[in-house]
Parts: sequence; C-alpha cells; structure tokens
Amino acid sequence: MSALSIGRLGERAGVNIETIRYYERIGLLPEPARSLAGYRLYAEDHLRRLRFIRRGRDLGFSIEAIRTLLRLAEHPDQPCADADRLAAEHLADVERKIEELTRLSEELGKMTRCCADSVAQCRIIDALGATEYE
Amino acid sequence: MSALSIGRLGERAGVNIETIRYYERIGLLPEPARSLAGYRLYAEDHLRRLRFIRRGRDLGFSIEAIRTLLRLAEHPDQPCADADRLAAEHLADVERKIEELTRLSEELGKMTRCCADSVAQCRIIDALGATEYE
DNA sequence: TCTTGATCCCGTAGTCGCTACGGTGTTCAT
DNA sequence: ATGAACACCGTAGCGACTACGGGATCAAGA
Repeated sequence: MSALSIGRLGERAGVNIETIRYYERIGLLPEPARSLAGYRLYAEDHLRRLRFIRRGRDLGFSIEAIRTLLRLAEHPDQPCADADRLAAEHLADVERKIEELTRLSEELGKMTRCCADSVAQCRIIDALGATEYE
Repeated sequence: MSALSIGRLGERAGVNIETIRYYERIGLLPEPARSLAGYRLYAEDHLRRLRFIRRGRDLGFSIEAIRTLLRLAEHPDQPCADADRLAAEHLADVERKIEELTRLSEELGKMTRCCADSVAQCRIIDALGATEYE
C-alpha cells in the first residue's frame, strides 16, 4: 500500500530525483507502475533497492559493481565468493588511492605556506616549473 | 631552433598527443606555428608550459586552477598570495579526500573476508542492505 | 471554484579531463 | 617508389550524474 512518488522516494532514500530517473534509464532500478497521469508510483521494494544502490555508491562501488551485487543479492542461496572478490578488489583500489593522495598531500605540504613576496620566489610556481623529464 | 612536432613534444613532456590538442582547444596551451603542410611546430617555451601543466595535473590541480597558476607564473613581480591560497585549498581538498577514503577502507575492511557459505549470510550484501535512513 | 505553487513528465545537453575513432594527407627510411 | 609511422581534423564516447526548458498535473487555500 501507499505508493511513493518519485519525490518521496528520493527523500526517503537520500537520492536526487534526476538520479533516480537516471538509474531507471540505465536499468539499475526497475520501471515502477504509473498513475493515470503517468506519474511514477514506487513500492517498498524500490525503496529497498534504491537504498542498496545509494549505500553501494557511498562506499565507492561503481555502477557496474552495484549491478553485480544486486544480482547476487537476488540469489541468497548461492555462494557469495563473487561479492567477496568485488569488495576485496574495491578495497585494494581504495587503499591504492589513499597512498597516492598521501604522497600528494606531502608534496603539497612542502609547497604551501610559501612566504615569498613575489611569484618570482614562490615555492609553488617553482615546484610546478621544475624540470624532471629530459 | 629545432621545432618539435606534436609527437616529440608529447614524448618530452610525458603527455598524450590527443591531450596536447585538447589543451590547445581549451586555450591552455597557445597555438604553435605550423609547417607548410599544416603540422604543428612547437618551441621550447611550449615544452616548458606543457611540463608545468602536466606537473600541476599530477599534483591533482584542476585545469582551471592550472590556468590561474599559469597566469600567475607569467607575472613574477606580483605577490604570490593567490598561488599560495590555491595550493592550500587544494591541499585541504586532498586531506578531506584521504579522510573520506580512510573511513571507507575501514568499512570495506569490516565487510570483506566474508566466510559465509551463501549470499544469505554474506556480510557484504548485508552491509549494503542495511537500512539507516527512515 | 479558482488560483497558486509545488511536483511531475520528457528529452536533451552539459559537466570534467581526457581518449578513441575514422578517414585522409605527409614525411622519412629503405 | 613504397610502406610504415606520423600528422591532420571533427566528432563521439567514457562515468555518474546534473541541469535546463517547456509543459502537464496535483493539493491546498481563498
């Protein structure tokens, strides 16, 4: 009972309306029923699915990964090795990215708090101009 | 002397040819001279500028930030407060992102190494299905 | 009942920073 | 002279949305 409009659905799942329609277009969220006037009418199932998607996105999974995870979630009797592999790969990605950004912030840290008077002595401009390839 | 073809320029700056033409299109790299046949002929100045751009991108600066930094670099007599602010803001962005990813990797770490037999008991699928908004 | 403002519809285009494609012309070494 | 390698150009694609424009519909108050 009590079908949700797209606006209410978005509110309750924490997802933008345009994004919901986008998920429908790419086949991530199934097409809902429609009112006589053509308005989308969502059921509780859609809400659960959309929350699953949002949570996956929050955790940084790609749309395609989420598509796979949703397929898995629909088959509770099957082994979950695939889900585990997906998550492990994603975790490795995230850890690589953290390392990368950490190196970056160290370099940026060295550059900033430049106390020079003019661009001519500026550490930042200097660092960018540094030649290291030849 | 010794003008560079786009391929040689790309090699020496560590930048893809298509990317160089893209930078030209968006006005980041000035249009070079052309040979009779219409081939681009780059001078040393282009190489310096392109390396500046690449280094900026490596450090994660946006194209627009680099555009500003380039403008600054062209006026060595001016104060470098703007460059300092840009770099500091970027550093803050990077640090925020690191924090975010660290939280993420912790959550993912809890999820992975799931030893369940089936999706029904899978921690990963479970975590995604968890309701927290209402 | 009328009106007003919020909500919804749809299709399309824009965002960022490239990267790829396709078809043609040029250069260079053998 | 031939063939590989390189260059030209314009356009479209990527991922994951987000925004826009112009119209239809709904709910609530006067």
